[in-house]
Amino acid sequence: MSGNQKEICLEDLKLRILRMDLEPGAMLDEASLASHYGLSRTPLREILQRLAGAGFISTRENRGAKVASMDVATMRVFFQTAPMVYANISRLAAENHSSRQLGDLQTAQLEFAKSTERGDAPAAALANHRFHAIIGEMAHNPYLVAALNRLLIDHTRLSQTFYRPADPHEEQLVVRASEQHDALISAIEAREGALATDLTLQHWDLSRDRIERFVRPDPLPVDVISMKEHRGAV
Amino acid sequence: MSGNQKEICLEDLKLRILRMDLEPGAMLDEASLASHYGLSRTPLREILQRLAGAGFISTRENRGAKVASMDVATMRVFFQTAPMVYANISRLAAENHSSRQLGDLQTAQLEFAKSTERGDAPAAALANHRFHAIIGEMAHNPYLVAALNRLLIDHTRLSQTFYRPADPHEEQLVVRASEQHDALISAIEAREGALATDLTLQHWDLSRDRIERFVRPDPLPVDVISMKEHRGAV
DNA sequence: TGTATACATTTTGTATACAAATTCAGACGC
DNA sequence: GCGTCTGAATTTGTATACAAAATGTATACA
Repeated sequence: MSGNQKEICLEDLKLRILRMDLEPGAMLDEASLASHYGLSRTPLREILQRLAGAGFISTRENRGAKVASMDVATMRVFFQTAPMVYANISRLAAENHSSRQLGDLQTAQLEFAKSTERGDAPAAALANHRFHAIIGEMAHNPYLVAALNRLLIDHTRLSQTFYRPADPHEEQLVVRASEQHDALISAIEAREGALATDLTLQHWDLSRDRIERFVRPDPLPVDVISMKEHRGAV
Repeated sequence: MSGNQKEICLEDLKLRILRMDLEPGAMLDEASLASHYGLSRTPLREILQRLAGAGFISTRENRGAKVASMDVATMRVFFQTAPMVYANISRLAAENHSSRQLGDLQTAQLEFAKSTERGDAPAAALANHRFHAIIGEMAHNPYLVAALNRLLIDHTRLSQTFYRPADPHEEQLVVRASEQHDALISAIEAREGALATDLTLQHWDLSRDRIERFVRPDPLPVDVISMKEHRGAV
């Protein structure tokens, strides 16, 4: 029972970081985390080292651990890097996957679809994360997967930062994303690397557009502004 | 003094793995490592977690740690992935580096040149590793650097596996590699991303050819083979 | 009011002791 | 001979106590 308590703690911390229940840059207190998960500080500190190695947190000597931050510079690099890595991973997944992994992928996509249908955005974000992480596993490329998993951490967090449940347009985009997932599964299953690459780039464009629309929304109507200006001048 | 003993241990273990002083797949004994570095097992185990996170070793629950293995499947993936990552890292380094880092790069290259001149292959391999790791830092891209550093671990180990100091052709190749390093430094300094990409791919071709020549050596003279066949048939 | 310094508190890092798991070796039956 | 069962020996994992470092706070002084 307590044998996998460490694993539970590790996975739960990953989840809390991805959900931004633990915010980017937040300090982590060893003592409280240890007691929360029913561990002593020794195994908890080992977990922190592993989380740091996977890019979830950063640690500084004598200065404690904090959740990986997400500043503007990081975002810029993220947008620059993601499409290349995603596309290559998908191509490799199509070429190298084993059929057993395909079932896991379909399960993850089912979970994504269900989460979106019931409007559970955090669950959808996590299912989406899992979907793309599985594609990473299917690529059988430990080098690129290291890059992918770090990208996915920030992607999942970004998606949730820039999510507006009220926006009706948003729902449309999610439906399209789900359709793209299905198409990508088919391409991987058929081992069509080129198609998988293409679909992944389309999927990326959709995701990027959604975030871009948030950062740069439709400008306010000009005449309203001029009216206000006019009144101010009186 | 004992404050950075942990750091010393971490760096030394990395070096020993890169030099294959600790062979791929070798089991690591916590107790002996701890006593060797004058640490207790607690901090040593934290170091092992960090090494695992960086891809130097792999750990299994209750089963100890072992140096990352290098099987044929891994090598295939390595050759498939390296050029893309290297090329992109070099381009980003040219675009994003700070001038302070350029000095470190030149220092590393000087160390590489000196090591090759005195025929110190292990030192040259490590200096070469450091040279390319610094280019990784200059790229300011934490995602791709994660992939790069894993590639470099295997690249450095592969290079030493497939090294024949006796071969006179080998020396020529090393001289060319050193020249390519110099050219790459200039391209990065001039912030010429396209040129840096190009030079890096040439550098990669050289490295790959050297290893390939080892794996698939010049075929034996045809007549010798046929003679042997003939004799066997008698 | 602002700064510096000494001291108390909190947090991080390490060593040691002990618990749990795995491995090894010899005995036993087939 | 070959597999496998059992218990010792080894190795890994965890908790606790203590040491070291950083942080916070109050006081003295300019």
